[in-house]
Amino acid sequence: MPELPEVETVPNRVDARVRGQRIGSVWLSRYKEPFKTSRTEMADALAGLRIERVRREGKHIVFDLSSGGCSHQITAQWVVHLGMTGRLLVLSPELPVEKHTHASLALSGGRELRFVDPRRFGRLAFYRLLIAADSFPGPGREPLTIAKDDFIALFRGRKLSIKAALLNQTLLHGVGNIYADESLFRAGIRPTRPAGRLSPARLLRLREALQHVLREAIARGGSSVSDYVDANGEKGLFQLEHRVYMRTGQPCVTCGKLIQRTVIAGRGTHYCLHCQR
DNA sequence: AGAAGGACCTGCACGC
DNA sequence: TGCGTGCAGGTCCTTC
Repeated sequence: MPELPEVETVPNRVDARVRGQRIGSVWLSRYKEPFKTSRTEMADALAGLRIERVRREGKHIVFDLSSGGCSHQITAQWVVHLGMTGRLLVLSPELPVEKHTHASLALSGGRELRFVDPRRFGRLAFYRLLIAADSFPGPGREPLTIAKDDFIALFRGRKLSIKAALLNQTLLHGVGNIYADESLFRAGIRPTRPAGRLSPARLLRLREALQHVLREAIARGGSSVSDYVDANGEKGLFQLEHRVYMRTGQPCVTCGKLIQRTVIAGRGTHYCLHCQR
């Protein structure tokens, strides 16, 4: 499912339904071992903590947790990465447990928070915070707020293609395959161009295009390709605005030439040979 | 050190 | 109908 705009909608809606609630019993499937802690350690540590806030950090969903005292001090974080097919659901415990459910947290409000991930590319992690500065920062810079100069500096001297650079989460976090292709089309940049060879002016156009596409997609509830739905089961609408992504062989909306497909960094890459130079 | 490519999974659409 | 192939919103690890 998820790139920044899809992930953005999830914590907003989950937050509204779980904020202030205490985590009760925790069940975890034999999913892959969580990052840096064991499965049983994570389950034990989560039980009893209060959810103070749920928010997005790159493509990660961060649950800020307190021990439940009056101070509301954040002492731990539960971090969920949805991978390709992960979903977070807040449901009545009576509802049947869906196939590929890997985590289920009982909440004091009476509902259950469930993590479902058929393809198992997602990831769970638990962090204990000794000082607030340890707070989970995400791997790279935030594309929606990065300053112009910082954006240009990210790509300086890099030989890899601009498409691969956009997908690299240690540079910018949150950009995935759809919005990399869509922003490169809107900026008129060929995805194969070496990132370090693009002029500052072209990089600034890319920054504008990327931010525009991401904001637009957030406003439309993300892109629903195949079966993506958010925590409320609602579909996004941004897929209607896709100009190149998954439009191989269809006419370019600008020039009418056929959209091409190639593979960059192992990912399907869609572009217009005529409009992107 | 940076970059490329395979590995990890299930499910679906397609063609034979 | 059924099977094989290729493709899918993402990282992560190994190799060069």
